[in-house]
Amino acid sequence: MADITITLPDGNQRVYPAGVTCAAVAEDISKSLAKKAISCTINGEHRDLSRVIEADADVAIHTMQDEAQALELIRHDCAHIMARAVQELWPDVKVTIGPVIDNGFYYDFDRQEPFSSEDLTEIEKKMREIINKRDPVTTEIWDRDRAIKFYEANKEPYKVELVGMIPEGQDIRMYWHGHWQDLCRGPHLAHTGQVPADSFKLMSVAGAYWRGDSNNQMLQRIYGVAFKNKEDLRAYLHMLEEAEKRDHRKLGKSMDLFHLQEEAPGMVFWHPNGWAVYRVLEDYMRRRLTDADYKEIKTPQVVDRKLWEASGHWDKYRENMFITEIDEEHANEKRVNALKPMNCPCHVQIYNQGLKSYRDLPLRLAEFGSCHRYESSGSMHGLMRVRGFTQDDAHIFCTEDQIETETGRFIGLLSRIYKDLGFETFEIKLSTRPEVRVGSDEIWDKAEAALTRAIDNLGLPYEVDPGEGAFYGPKLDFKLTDAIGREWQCGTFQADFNLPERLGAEYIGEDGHKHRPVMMHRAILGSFERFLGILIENYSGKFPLWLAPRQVVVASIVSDADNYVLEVVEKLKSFGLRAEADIRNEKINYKVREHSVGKVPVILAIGKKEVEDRTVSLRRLGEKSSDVIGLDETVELLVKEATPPDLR
RNA sequence: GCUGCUGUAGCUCAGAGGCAGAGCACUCCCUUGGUAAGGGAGAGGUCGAGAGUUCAAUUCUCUCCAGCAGCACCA
Repeated sequence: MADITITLPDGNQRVYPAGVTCAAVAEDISKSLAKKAISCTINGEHRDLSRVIEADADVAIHTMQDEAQALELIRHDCAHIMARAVQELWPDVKVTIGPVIDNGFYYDFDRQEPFSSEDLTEIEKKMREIINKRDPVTTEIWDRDRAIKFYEANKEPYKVELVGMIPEGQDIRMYWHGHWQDLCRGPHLAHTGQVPADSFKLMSVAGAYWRGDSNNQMLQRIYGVAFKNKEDLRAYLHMLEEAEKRDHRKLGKSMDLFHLQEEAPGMVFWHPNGWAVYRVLEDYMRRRLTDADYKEIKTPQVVDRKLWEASGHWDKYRENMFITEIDEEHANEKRVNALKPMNCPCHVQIYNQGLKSYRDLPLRLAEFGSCHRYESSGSMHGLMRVRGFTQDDAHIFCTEDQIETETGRFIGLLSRIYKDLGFETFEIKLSTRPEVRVGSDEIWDKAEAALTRAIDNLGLPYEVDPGEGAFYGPKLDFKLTDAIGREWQCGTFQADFNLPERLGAEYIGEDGHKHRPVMMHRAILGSFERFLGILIENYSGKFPLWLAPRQVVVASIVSDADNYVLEVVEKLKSFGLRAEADIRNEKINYKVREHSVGKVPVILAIGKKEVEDRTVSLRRLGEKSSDVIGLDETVELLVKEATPPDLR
């Protein structure tokens, strides 16, 4: 048999007969490595130790020290061990698939009765038994017919389907965890005992469609998390608790920002505190847009179906629209209206008033556009996905030649705004022409190139998502990263060659002839509701002073200070600060606690001394100490800090 | 929309086929207290909505509504 050369990560080369296994290579390198080895990487592919190497290759042997590989194996084996546990407990359950996901794994089962939380405890117990058996994990490659017959005999219809889906020429790899068998591409640990028995936890059961298709059978998915050791698991569970604390739905309640109720699902009732933040954000956005030469407009909420038919929404978007029928007394037929789900058709109506010249372009029409969409019941989530919302929407009517400049200007505006709102970094995704589209290839070439050049000119990195553009034009999506590393797609910048055509928008060019403008749909926050949800979670409710709903509470320590407290509050208010007095008959400890829980950024405590010296004792949220400073100095300090970033 | 779970005081939650419970919040009284809960008393409920079983249902069953987790959806 021919010899092959194996190159190790340190550059060392070793020669072995072709067909050598990775385990043998590890054994050859050192006994201790062989003992610790869990898997290997062959030419960049993560594989089992039992994998044979047939030709020259780059090989790395992994141990539990290799975080990424170790976690992948632990989680993947956990999924299999869970499936085995389930089938040992309930042999008639059918197995399907069970991949590794962030922090853990899941496995989808077909079972008549739902899994209960007691069942999960049972399964966990059984999993630990399996781990303690230290059953070897083995693998074989089978041919298709044999695998199909095997699964038919075992009454595993989903596995039969999966085998059928494996492309011709690809190995059909069968795994055994002890006596239990599964179809899998691997890799796996060498035996079940390598999975740490104390570092995994089954988290929840939920429905999931077979192969992700809502036309298919619904299966039961059990989610689990798994780590290298107990400490990591504990840290993860702790992190979950912390994330729960910043949930905007919880903070919305405790900070008295907004509520939702049964009679208006998906529609927000903004309370005074929440609306204060909303307005600060809206005012800020309005100033930024004005600075950037946008013209603000306002268009109707309820619009006749004729316009939606013309725009194409009646055809493609009707399921998501709130539709109203009005019986007019003498009308021949019912008048059918829809609440606008988008602002664009209305904006074109404003554009279409009066003949436009190329000299009017680019025309940037902005609206804080209140929209309604009938979102499916299961998709709503606090402020993040609602049925009634307001977009920071705008449409830029321009020529094809202006797309590049407008893109650059837009990204400049967007990054300025994200930065002001506390988000330093964002990612850009460029989605290019899909199969089905409108507009000539020439226009698409031009538009895609213009978007690309604009990002390049700014020196920003971006990702291309080929074929993911809208049917009406290419687009840029902007994703920001919050304080705990989650990504949110907020901004969007989309070229549209379709709507101007459908709704008959035109302008007179330099040549004296009529032309079609391009319409750029764009948003920076997305919707105010969702963005406020993101802001609440990003800051954990601890807003910077300019955004905080309640900025300052002035609290008396003794009732003799009440008059001075009221005076201080009036003074702060006269400078535009959102200040309140707390002269309740309570101890200062009580007041400090209550306002800290309410996330008020600044508490000014006032006792006898402060009254005499005309000072305040300033305490910031989360800090233990306080500073005694003069009243005028305090006002100056707070006013400066509460000034929105664009006015500083 | 689908699967599962949940719905009890303003909030967080306990409870049980037979008079509805706690803590916090609220009101009143005492207390004037120096930076995360001072003490006492009181008030507060159609147990999500409707139907059924039962001598009796907030509790059991069914339907609906809403919320939560996930899936699907997000031209």
